Amino acid sequence: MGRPPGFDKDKVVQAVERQFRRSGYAGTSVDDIAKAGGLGRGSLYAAFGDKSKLYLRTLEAYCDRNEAAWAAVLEGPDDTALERLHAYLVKSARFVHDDPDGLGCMVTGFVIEGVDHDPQASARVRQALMRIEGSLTECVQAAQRHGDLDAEADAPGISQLLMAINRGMEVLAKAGLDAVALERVADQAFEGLPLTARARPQQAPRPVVSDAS
Amino acid sequence: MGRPPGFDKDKVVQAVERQFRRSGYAGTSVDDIAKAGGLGRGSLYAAFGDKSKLYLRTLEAYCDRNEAAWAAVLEGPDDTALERLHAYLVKSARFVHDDPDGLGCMVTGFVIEGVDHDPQASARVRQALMRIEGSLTECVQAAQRHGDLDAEADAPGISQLLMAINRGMEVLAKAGLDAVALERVADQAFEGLPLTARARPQQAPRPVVSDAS
DNA sequence: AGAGTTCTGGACCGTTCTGTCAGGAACCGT
DNA sequence: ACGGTTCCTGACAGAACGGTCCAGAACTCT
Repeated sequence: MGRPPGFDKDKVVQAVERQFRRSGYAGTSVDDIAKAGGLGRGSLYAAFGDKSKLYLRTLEAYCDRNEAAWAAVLEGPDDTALERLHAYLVKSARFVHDDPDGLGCMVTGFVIEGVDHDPQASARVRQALMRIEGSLTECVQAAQRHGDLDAEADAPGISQLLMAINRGMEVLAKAGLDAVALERVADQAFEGLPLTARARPQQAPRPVVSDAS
Repeated sequence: MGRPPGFDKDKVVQAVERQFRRSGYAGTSVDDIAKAGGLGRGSLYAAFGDKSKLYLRTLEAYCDRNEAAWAAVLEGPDDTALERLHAYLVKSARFVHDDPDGLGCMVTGFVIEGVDHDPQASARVRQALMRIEGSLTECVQAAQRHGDLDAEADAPGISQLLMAINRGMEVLAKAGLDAVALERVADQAFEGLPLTARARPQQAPRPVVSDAS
């Protein structure tokens, strides 16, 4: 009973997320949020509470999706683990350019902007980073099991390096580095992995076929 | 003649730079700036003009110092070029932790926050990135000349990868990754370089002596 | 010392911000 | 149709914002 809401909460959260990713926390006003979400200030406060609460909510939704997306990229059988690591790098390179407007990763934005309003937000972001790192580590270990990566190599160290490369490519992309250079970076990073002789064809610089997704 | 200024412009710029690095552009108010610089709003506007003008000025000063600092790390004779690349990575890892308060790189902050107020600022940032990349490329080529890096390797690609790793380590550091993990990332990245057999001792995981700076 | 000049700090203005509120519109169940 | 409930819109208050201005302090030169 009563008048039903004229908006879909999840849709609003998603639209607001885009706004936050575009302008950051401090750079986004409540009016911007309301306009992006297509509702009035009153409805917004009634439905989501504070600006920081809404930010936390969008951040959590983003982290959920992001973790799942990377997990989907990285999960799979051992024999294609190395391909998946390559896909991870290629997708990292394309991440920004795939977005129509150049919104960045919300996690990176949170970290660099230094949004300290919420201890919960920091915890959520750390969790997201740890989970992605976990997916990476598993994938690296799978490639090691399959004999594509040196079994002696430091899997967590490689994962963290891959994390760093991902974040770094985003910065370079937002700074204007073009798409082909980014893909070259991705390939270069891939070649820097401790590939076994078995995984590294003699003369071909592209050791693994990349999916054209 | 007349009353001399009670502040040193350069000192103020430096202090304000720290403030911008801490809170970003949108997150820093003119009052914050005045307090950080130790002068009143009137003096501030008289000496520097707009908030965005002052930001541009601090950004330029920061870029100057940053370019010079990296150039100093990377310039030198061919026979120590590989060591210098290692130093670049190690210093990247320590960058954030060396700062007492966790201020980040102003260039990264500018790029991620998406400060679009000034076309000049964007140009300056791009120039800074290109110059650092140039220093890196020269150093890589020096290491190639000396036979420490594979002569067939793609020097610009490696440089851009090293740039990305640098930026990425900053993000991870600000997200809370501890110092030892960061140094492991740096070492991992170094081992990913296309080292020649001559540069890669058989069993030692640390191929080059790192200065303890 | 006094005149002229420059700098300083805080008051001030108009705008924008966050967060609240009330009156009216829209809807459901009966 | 109609009461009860929920939602929406626009207005509102208080604070913070960017930017300006001026009266007085501080200094140099004569």
